[in-house]
Amino acid sequence: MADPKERFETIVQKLRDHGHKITPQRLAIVGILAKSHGHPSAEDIYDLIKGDFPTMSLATVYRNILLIKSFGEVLELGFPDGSNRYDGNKPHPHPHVICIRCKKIVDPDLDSMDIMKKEVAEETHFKILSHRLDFFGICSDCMASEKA
Amino acid sequence: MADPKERFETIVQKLRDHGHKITPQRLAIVGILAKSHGHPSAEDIYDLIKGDFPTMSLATVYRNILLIKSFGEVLELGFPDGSNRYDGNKPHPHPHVICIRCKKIVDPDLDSMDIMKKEVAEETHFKILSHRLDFFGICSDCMASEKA
DNA sequence: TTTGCTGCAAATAGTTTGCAGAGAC
DNA sequence: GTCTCTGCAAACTATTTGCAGCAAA
Repeated sequence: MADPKERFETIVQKLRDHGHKITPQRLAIVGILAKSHGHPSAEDIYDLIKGDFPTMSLATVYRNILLIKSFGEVLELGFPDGSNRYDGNKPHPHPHVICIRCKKIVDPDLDSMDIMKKEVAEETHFKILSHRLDFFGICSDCMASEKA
Repeated sequence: MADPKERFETIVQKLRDHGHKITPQRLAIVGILAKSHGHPSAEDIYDLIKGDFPTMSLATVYRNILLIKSFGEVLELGFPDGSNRYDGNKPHPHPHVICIRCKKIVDPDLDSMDIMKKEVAEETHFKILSHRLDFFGICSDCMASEKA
């Protein structure tokens, strides 16, 4: 996991560079994305901020995520069931391991991706720009509580 | 690519086995899923069938996809932008290579998945049940027309 | 004849957008 | 003071659901 403070500064700097205003709501959203503890959803971010900014609206969360996405500083993980989760801590594509019971998302270390990417490019003649790799399963916690 | 006729029969047989009625609309949907040329969306399927069944409704397409999914005979590919594509020809998880320009979807041959799955299971202590691997890029056709 | 299926229309849920006022610079 | 951002509510889109009539077995 990257240093959240560093990520926070990076994203804020990008906002400035692109001429965007620095509002308290915006900073709060960036702060949460910079750590991205547990890969929050838009609603999660909204809930976390509502305490400090009672007037905060979900629309603002979405607008800011969209903005930060446009600089490539947040990774959007959309799932078939319609749920979206965000990772502003490691904004570049990386594998995820998702528990289908408790929805926990873990980042494994895998190094075979680059080899695979090259293999695919050669076989399909595509210019590969990005990728997405998710594993779905049951985490050890949920397996334990299942047996109980 | 699996033989579409065989896939068609397999799916129809599963429907019978589970006590579902065989309606013309259902057969038309199964027919398209069995080939899954170009990994159609629900709307694509609807459009393809509307010619033969002018009263066909999208709801019926969705209901049947849901039913066939419940036997594991169709693979649903949901994307963050909300689009869903289906593959009833190869219903088990397999990598996809997606052109971000023309939305073409290609199935590459890759054999390193099993090794990866094992690696992830060992590292995270998850029981891995399924996975999803997509590569995004630009196909050779689109690259050619881009240069023109 | 019985039951499940279809077609229609309305409901749903997550996300986006229009607009007027508020706030950053 | 200017111009973007926010908050609210309404709009939007893909999918799901309730219901009455229809059709497969």
